[in-house]
This record gives sequence, structure tokens and C-alpha cells, in this order.
Amino acid sequence: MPELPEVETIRIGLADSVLGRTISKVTIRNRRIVVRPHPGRWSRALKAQTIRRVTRRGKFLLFTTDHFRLLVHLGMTGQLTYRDKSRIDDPSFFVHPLTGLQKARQHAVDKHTHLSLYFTDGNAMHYRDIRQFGKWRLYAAEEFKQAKEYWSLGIEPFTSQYSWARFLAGMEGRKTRIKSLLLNQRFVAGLGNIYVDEALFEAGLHPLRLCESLTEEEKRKLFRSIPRVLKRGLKYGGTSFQNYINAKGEAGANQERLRVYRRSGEPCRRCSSPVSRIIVSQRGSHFCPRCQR
DNA sequence: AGTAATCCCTGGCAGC
DNA sequence: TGCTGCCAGGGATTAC
Repeated sequence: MPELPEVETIRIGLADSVLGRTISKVTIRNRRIVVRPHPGRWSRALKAQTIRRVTRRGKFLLFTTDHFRLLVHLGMTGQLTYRDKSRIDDPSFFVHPLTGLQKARQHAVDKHTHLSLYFTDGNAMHYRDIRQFGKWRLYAAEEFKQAKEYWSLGIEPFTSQYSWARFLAGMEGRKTRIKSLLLNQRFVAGLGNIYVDEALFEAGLHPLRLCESLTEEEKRKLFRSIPRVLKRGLKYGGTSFQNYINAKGEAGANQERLRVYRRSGEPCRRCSSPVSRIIVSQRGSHFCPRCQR
């Protein structure tokens, strides 16, 4: 569920805390989420490495250290939070069953905390992921060019890459449905189910429309609506339904502002018709049957 | 080659 | 109260 606005919100919050911190130890409790290299190699590689940059590309977070690149995908339920050692554990504290947060809004290590980075100052960054769809990859700096999951991503919203010409070129000749294309990270990076449904609503497009059926004007509307819905998501700190929290343990507020996502049966905010829900590309898809043709 | 279905995983929830 | 079965979905993999 973390999509571009949620990942960016996490990135901003983490950058405050982890930039310039030096890693002392890496603890991997669940090997499933570690793609490469072998889990036993992580601590030795990252020990004494200082985090120099925290960047984002699509839904990926990238931590750059002196000699390594740490590429993180949060999957569906990944949570990445900073933990300040001065906020000590208290077993009497209430721990939220879903977010795993204590009263201090920080993560205690629990059965869903699959990986932790510990810093030399005693603070830590914890990765918690209930459904374990997240993936962690560690590359030596000179190997990072092999990271095809990163380099094959499509155009990045909010950058000069996101141009009308590239948008049109990416859509050219595609035989698929517009919703499927928007979910494809090789076209536009960072969109997921929530913001795809929202962008299609803003553009007035039915999710089942075939790409080749879109007029120039419809493509233009879609091109403009994508950054608009992402920007709104970012402005309100992301969309929290169940698991999403930022690096400081706070939920987002964008779920209050969604036009169609998870609003099936409720009135369309534009025309009051009930919002419909169908399955497209194995994903629940929400749209207004009157506003989206 | 390009698209579509399958699978991974846990917790919430409806139904009984 | 507790069990069962279904649902949510990003993206790699497999199938067509």
C-alpha cells in the first residue's frame, strides 16, 4: 500500500534522523525479505558505514553509504521507523496490535520486525512488515548498475523525466487496459492501486478503457491528473488504511480526501451516483460509472 | 513479445 | 466463543 506519496513521506521523516548516522550492526530476523546478498554478509558489509543520502525512486527507498547502496521496497505493509534510544521500552505500555507501535509512537521489536539497523549512537531503524511482501537488496556501489528492478523503472513524477513526450511514448502501441498500464512501474514509477483509481477519476476515464482508445485530450487529462493526486497525497502525509505510518509513527490523512478509492456504494463527490467496484488486473478498482466513461 | 493469471503472506471480518 | 474461508494487494514468476 505504500505508494509514492507514502514512501516520500517516510523518506523525508527518516532523512531527518538517519543521515550521517554510522551503522554498528544489522539484525536480520526473517530471511524471506532479504533478496541479496546472503543474510550473513550484511552486518560485515555495513558495519562502520555512514548513511550519506536517503533518496526515493518510484516506490523504492535508496540508502547510500560510503561504499554501498541499500535498496528497500516496502511491499504492501512495510513500515520503516526510527527509534530513539532515549525512549525506553516499558512492558506496561500498550502496543498497538496492527501498527506495533508503543505509546511513544515507536516500534518495539516484535514478530513482524524482520530487520533492524543499529547505529553507533545507540539509536536504530526498524523494519516491520506484516505480510512480508517487502524486499531488501544490498549492492556494493560498483554493482548497483546491475539493479534492474531499479533501472527499469519508468518516468518519475515531479521530475523533468515526467514529460508529455515521454508519457505519450510510453503509452504508444500498448494493447492493455489503462488501469493495468498505470500499475506497471515501467511506465510511470510510483503509482499503486489507490492513486491509479484516483487519477482515473480525476481524468474521467473508466479503468477498463483500452490505451489505444484514448483521445489526445483524454491522455492529456490523465497526464495532468497523475501528479495532482500524488501531490495531494503527499500534502496530507499519505493515505493510511491499516498499516501505513511514517518514519515517526504517525498515520496519514489523505484517506479522508480520496474521491473513489474504497468508497464503493458511497456517493460520487462530483455527481452523487454511487461509486462502483470491479476487478481489473486482479485489483479492486473503484470508479464513478457516470463520471468515468 | 506482450499480456494475463498465479502466488507469496497475515490479519480482519463475515458467517455459522 | 471459536472456527472456517475469503479478501486485501506489489510485483516476481509462470502460463498463454
